[in-house]
Amino acid sequence: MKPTKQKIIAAAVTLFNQLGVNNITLRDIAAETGISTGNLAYHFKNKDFIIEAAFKQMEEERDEILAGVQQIPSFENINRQLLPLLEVAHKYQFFYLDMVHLIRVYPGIAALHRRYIDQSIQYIRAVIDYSVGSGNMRPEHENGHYNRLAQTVWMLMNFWIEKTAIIGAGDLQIEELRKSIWDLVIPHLTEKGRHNFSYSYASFAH
Amino acid sequence: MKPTKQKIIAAAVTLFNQLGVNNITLRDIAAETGISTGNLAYHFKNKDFIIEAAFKQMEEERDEILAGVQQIPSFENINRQLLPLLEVAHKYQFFYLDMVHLIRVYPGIAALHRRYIDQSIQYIRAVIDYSVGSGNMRPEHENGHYNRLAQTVWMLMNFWIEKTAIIGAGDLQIEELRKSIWDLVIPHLTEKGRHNFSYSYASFAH
DNA sequence: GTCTATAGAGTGATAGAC
DNA sequence: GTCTATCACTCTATAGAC
Repeated sequence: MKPTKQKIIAAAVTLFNQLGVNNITLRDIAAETGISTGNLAYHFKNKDFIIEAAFKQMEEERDEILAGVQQIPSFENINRQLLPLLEVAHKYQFFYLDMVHLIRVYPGIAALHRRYIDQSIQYIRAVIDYSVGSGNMRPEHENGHYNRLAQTVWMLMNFWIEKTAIIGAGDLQIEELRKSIWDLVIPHLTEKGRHNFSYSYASFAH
Repeated sequence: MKPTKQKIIAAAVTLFNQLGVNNITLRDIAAETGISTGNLAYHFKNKDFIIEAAFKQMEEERDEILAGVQQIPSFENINRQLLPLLEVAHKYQFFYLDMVHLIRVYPGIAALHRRYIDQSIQYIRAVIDYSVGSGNMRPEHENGHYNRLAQTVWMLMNFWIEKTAIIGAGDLQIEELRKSIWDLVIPHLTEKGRHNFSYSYASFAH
């Protein structure tokens, strides 16, 4: 990608994160990039295209993390991925803070969002299924229970950034998030799972 | 309150819910109310004041529900309150969908929001403590565990409307929410609690 | 209390020179 | 690729008549 285009995206992401997509104008982005509005328009016809480019950049960074470990959806791996994934989410936090607005105003983004969400929930569900298969988690005791569990874990991860913004927390409190997620999983571990869990727990803490 | 003022609030809430606070202008609200923008300005100097009035109205409706039952924070009561509380939240859903934006742009609303959130989490925590005291829930096995549980339950309730909006669900899927919350609580019930739980579960379903 | 009319500040987007 | 200049539009807020 052209370097100016790259700079524009970086400037836009910075400003969007600070004040929200809604409160940033094309002039703001141009000024932050250090170019004129006319030049900005040359590279991106619309605000939409800037947002879309940022979204695709975020997806690439996320996919890199997911590909970086063995593609086994184990506890160990998801535990290892949680921190870098959340860091990427935080780097592009306006997507999480302004998601509803983006869906309302930019229909092109909505489709990308939903695909992303589906992938995330399915991945969490795969981790659960793998853990059941490897004898670390008990089989679900009720139909639909583990689908709800996967969705609840996803909600914690997806809305965590928004939660910290709303309550006015200074930092991301990632350790709190990790504990909250484990709290949901622990009750459904087998004896073996509880043993392996203490390993994962410790390995992540360092 | 003056009837015109009341009508303005109702019109504003309707429009805010449909398109978001950001995408609704004072002109829109005046048109929906059936008055001129000048007249609107006579009743509410700013958009801020309209939002604030709507927020206080929502709080009143919520307090009415919370006062409507015996002020015992038992499972039975919170189970009974869940549906009407969510209906109020849905009636003023823009507060939940645009919360981050409102906090960013209207500092006066932010303080009200945070007080509301604190109250909610503390209330959920009180339900847990009451359930422990009455022998329905086990004492927490780890310091901070039930604080996290209370926060997770709050997150489910607070972000549920936003979740349904983001995934594009047609309805509120309240039954799913109720099940998801119970999933979090069930593992920490005592024998007695599990017995009482089946009663609560059934009583709510009808 | 309600209206019309308009000031004054922004906004996205484009035309055309270099 | 980059710039300046500007159009066409929308917004909030206010002034002043009824």
